[in-house]
Amino acid sequence: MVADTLKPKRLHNIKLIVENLNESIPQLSIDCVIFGFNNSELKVLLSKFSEFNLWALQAGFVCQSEDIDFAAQRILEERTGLKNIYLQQFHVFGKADRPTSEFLEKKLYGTGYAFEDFPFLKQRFVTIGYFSLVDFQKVMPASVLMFEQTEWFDINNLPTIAYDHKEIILKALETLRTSLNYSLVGFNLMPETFTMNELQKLYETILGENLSRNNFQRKILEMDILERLEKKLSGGAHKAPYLYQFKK
Amino acid sequence: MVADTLKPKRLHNIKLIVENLNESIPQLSIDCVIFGFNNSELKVLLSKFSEFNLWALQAGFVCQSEDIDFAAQRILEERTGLKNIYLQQFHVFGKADRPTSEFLEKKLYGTGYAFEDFPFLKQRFVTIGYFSLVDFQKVMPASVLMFEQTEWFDINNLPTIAYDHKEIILKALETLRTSLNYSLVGFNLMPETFTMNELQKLYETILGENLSRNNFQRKILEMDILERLEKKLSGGAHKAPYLYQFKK
DNA sequence: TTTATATTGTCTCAAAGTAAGACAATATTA
DNA sequence: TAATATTGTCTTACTTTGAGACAATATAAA
Repeated sequence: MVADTLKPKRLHNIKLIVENLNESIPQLSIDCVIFGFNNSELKVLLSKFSEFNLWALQAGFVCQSEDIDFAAQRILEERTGLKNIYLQQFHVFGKADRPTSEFLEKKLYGTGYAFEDFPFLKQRFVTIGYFSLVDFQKVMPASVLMFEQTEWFDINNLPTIAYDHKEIILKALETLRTSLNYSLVGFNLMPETFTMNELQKLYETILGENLSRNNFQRKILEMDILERLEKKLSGGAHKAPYLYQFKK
Repeated sequence: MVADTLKPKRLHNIKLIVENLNESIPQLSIDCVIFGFNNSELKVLLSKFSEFNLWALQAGFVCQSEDIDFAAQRILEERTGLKNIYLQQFHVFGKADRPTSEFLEKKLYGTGYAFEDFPFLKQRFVTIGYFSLVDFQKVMPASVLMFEQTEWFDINNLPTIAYDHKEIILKALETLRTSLNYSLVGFNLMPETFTMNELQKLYETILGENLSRNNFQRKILEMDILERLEKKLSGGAHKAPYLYQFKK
């Protein structure tokens, strides 16, 4: 099997990775945990390696002349198509025995490149974890680079996860929980308009506990971050709830 | 001027740095903000470069086969002589225009090494910020590596700071403030025994505000983290206060 | 058309927690 | 022996939180 028997796209993708690595800071990567909220479920955006049934976070490298925060923004834009997404650094993962990029070895077979040409791929990477809050409805998962599939997964029902990415997801969730900022989380994860009940479900999902309806409403309204809209949403066999939006 | 006209210690130190860098992850460093508390002041442990009137954080690199957390512990032990210190990763600083290690260029002059031999020193480093809480009384600042002086400085009265280390110190302080854990901070920063007033002053210094005496006492005692000792401290022209220690 | 049902908006009241003042106790100094 | 500064603790008012109650109402069922 030689290079030109491969799907052109696959070869192109691998070239991109390798070139990208060559101009990047060695042994340093960025992993993004992208959160979305839909159907009362907190979701994470994962991608599947073509030949393996393993799902991984959206990842990338830091170019030599690039701020790390900018690198994270760039990676997110590549994966979601969205600009100016809320993004927050939350932890660095740097155990000496972190899994290496050996899966790339298989990917390189028959491309004209050899794994040995890129000894840095065998080395341990230190990775900076970022998490991001996006409006689920605005993200159209796209196939990028060497991934064949990109999908949203319920945080409580994850597939088999590659590397140590499960640990990274759990740490991101823990950070989201313990440093919960009502305004920030709601503003970024909810659609433009929503009912009080939908908002409550978001916080219940993140916190992992039930909140009482009346007290939640009182507390969130006292914060003075919401605007009540005149139009109401009907559809259920009950009094129609008001729609709200975050103040701008 | 040739190598053997230099102070042997200085040459030895530079060799250590260079060897250390050669077996480390390139372009990645660790900076430790070491906090202590004494005389009602929150202090930071800084070191001065021999030829410059610039003070810097305790810094080091990550060896290829070393966990990043372990590297931070090792650096702390080298600087304070203390083991098992409380240590917490708080932020990664990775702007593309971070100041480089050009000061080392001057240090290398006449040692037999040339700056050009170590091109990675000219590159931008991404640094992982850790902060640490230590018992001021147990730390004996020592001269290590290329530093001539290591000293404690009041956080409100810092000297001229090297690189972007001022920004790193401020971010560490902000993290300490916003994620204040009463038990952790007190246990690590206070001496073995202390009065309620001394403890209150610690939290007032960190929070940057005055707290009311009676309510602070009630709140901290309700946490059930302190043990009141029978022996009292006298010395002032007033009722002698109880001594306390943290429960183990 | 009428009745039932589920959910919403809002009120109330008790319980828990917090802020601020008051005052007696006491180790030293004058 | 009296004055002073600070401590230990109590009290009272105020704020926040927890939990239940009930009328209002959009649809579904009868």
